[in-house]
Amino acid sequence: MNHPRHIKDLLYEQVARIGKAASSPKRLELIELLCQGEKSVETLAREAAISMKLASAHLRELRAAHLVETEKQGKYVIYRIANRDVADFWVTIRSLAEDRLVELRMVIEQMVSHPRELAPQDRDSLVRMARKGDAVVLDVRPADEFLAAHLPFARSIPLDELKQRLSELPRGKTVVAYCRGPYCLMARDAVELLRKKGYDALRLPEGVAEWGLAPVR
Amino acid sequence: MNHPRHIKDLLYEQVARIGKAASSPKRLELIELLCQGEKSVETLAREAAISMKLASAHLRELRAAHLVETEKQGKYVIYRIANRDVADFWVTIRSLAEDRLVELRMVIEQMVSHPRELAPQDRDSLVRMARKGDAVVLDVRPADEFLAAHLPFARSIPLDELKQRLSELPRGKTVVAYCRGPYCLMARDAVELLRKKGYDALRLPEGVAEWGLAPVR
DNA sequence: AGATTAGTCTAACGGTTGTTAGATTGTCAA
DNA sequence: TTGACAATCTAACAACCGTTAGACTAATCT
Repeated sequence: MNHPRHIKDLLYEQVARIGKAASSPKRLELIELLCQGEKSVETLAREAAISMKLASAHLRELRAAHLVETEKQGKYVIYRIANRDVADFWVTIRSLAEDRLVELRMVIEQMVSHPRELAPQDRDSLVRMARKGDAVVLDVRPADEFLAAHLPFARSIPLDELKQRLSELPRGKTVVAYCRGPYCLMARDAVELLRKKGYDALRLPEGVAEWGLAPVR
Repeated sequence: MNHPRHIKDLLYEQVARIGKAASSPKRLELIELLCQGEKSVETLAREAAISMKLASAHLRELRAAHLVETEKQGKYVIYRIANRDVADFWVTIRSLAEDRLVELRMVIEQMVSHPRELAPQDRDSLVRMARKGDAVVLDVRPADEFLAAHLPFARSIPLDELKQRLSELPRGKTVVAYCRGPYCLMARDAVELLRKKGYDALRLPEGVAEWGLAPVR
């Protein structure tokens, strides 16, 4: 053996940089937000409910790990995910966590415990129904995120406009609402509202990241 | 909104537990070792070149994140990976790191810079050749790891026995040597030795974890 | 030009983590 | 019983990290 120990240490150290980037709850939340589309620091801070200073510091870390990229647009600095693989990584680590951590499953259950039911998981059949017009796939995220990427055949009505724009939705058809993913509560609220108004509404707990559609560049 | 912030914080906090577990180089190395097969603390400490106390402390963390499980066998405590998904996670985070971090790619190049060439990547054709006997797939890891899981049609000659057991390898056939994965140097050394002895030898930089064959239970 | 806004950099704090040493538990072997 | 060994627990230190506040830069608006 030559100096293998030293080299090995370097290798694992580098991989650990990715782990470190993923070891903070706020940074994970920022990654998930960026999977919806590029955003300014201000927007990210607001949507993650943290100060801009803290957001800036965390984004700095993420950039050091080359997981996100920046572009200056006038007064604003726009952050985006560096790569589609980053979105896949977020989905992977999250589902590993759900698989391994009982505590996490408990929180999820409690979150959806006032239960609107879940949509059927089966992607192909959902797309088929949407294509034929048998179901309406409804994207309740902010309009710019819909623009950046959305599920096939989805139409966009942001959650805060839903009440006013109910008439755009055909009665008698199943409405499948989705948002940023399983940890986002917008689709849940949308389903609640729709059901109150007499619609047949389901929540799809997946979003663009889970479907492998996260926007890059 | 009810108390969504509080709940969301809990969710990301849980996922971050997995990230934390993956944020230490030593812990990643331990995970990789455990992907080869179950091992005692002592063995893990020796192979990761750390003290038993430190190994124990890191394994404690991994167990707290439910990534590994333990079983007491007499004097020894045997650790194993909790789930095949853990091995997949290790492969995922490592390839994301290789994709994103230039520094990591540089270390890898320098590691293989005295270059024995790499094997053809293509798994199906490798298996086909091995089945027909056109190539010998050689597992140079310790015998117990071969026993726990190995590539299809592989035969086992641990690196430290290779010199004595050269006669077992047929001349004139290509020998494809593999070990624990791309960060392991045993296959590299084996190829070096074999070439000196006149064999046509290649290194396959993948191991059982990369092939989705990591042993569980 | 002056005021405003978005964002970063620096410094500082308290809490957490990696590492080591020392004492302790449990198991096997003489 | 005694000794040896595997492994964990506890305590302690230094290094690191998350968070906040204050000063600073750069672009925009009036």
